[in-house]
Amino acid sequence: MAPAPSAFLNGVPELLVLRLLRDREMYGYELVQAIREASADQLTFAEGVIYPLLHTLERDGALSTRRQTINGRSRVYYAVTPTGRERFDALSAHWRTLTGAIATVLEAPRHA
Amino acid sequence: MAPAPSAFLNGVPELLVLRLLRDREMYGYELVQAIREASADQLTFAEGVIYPLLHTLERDGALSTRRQTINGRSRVYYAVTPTGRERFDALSAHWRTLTGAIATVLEAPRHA
DNA sequence: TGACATACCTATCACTGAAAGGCATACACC
DNA sequence: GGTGTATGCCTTTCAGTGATAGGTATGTCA
Repeated sequence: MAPAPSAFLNGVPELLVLRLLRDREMYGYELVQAIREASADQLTFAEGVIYPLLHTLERDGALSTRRQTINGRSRVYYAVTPTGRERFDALSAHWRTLTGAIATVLEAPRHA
Repeated sequence: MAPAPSAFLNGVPELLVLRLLRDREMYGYELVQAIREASADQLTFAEGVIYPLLHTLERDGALSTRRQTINGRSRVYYAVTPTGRERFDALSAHWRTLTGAIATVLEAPRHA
C-alpha cells in the first residue's frame, strides 16, 4: 500500500537514462540504442519502457525538453535539470548500497 | 507474453536464499533474519516473500525439506538439491553479468 | 494475564518493465 | 511506382515480483 519511492531494485532504466543524459542531451530513440551500445548489448530497454519514462521524468522536473526538426524528422531532445541531477545522485547511491549489500551476502565466506 | 525466466533484475530473494542454504540448511523464519543480518540490515525480505518462495523452490525441486520439532515448535528445514545448486550458479552468473553491465554504463568516462 | 518472540502460512495489491502494437517521414533499391 | 527498412515518436495492455497486511499457534517471561 505504501510502495517505496523506488521499490527495491527497480528504477534501473531511470538510473541509466539519467546517467547518459548527464553527459549530453539525447532524444528517446537515441537513448534506446545508446543503452544497448554502452552495455555491449547486455542491456536492452525497448521504446515502450523509455518513452513513458522520459515523460514521467519531464513531468517531475528532472528533465527539460527541446524540440528540433532534422532532415524532416522531429526529435525531442532531453537534458538533465538540477532536480534530475539530484535524483540521479540519490538513485546512484541507493543502487550502490543495495548491490553492495547483495555482494556482501553472496561473497561472505560462510554464514554461521 | 513471454516473460523471461527471471525477468531482468528480479529474483534477488531467490538468489540470496539459495546462497545461504548452500552453506547449511535453515528454516524459513531463520532465513528471514539471516538475510537481514548478513546484509547488515540493508536487505529485508519479509516472511510474505520468503515463505512462498521456499514453496516454489521446493516444488521446482531446487530445495528439499525436513521437518523437525524443537521446543514444541515445528520447523521446516530447507536444503539445496543439485538442481538448486545449478539454479544458483545460473542466477549468480546472470546477476554478475547484469550488474557488471550496469556498472560499465555508470562508470564510463563519457558516452560519445 | 498479557505481551512478546518464535514459527508457520495465505491473500491481495501496486508497480515495473515486457510486449505488442500504431503513426509518420526519409531513403534505398528494384 | 512500389516495397522494404531505418528513423522517430507514441500508447495500451499484461505478467510477475515483491510489499503489505493479515491469520494461526506455541513457548516464555514478567
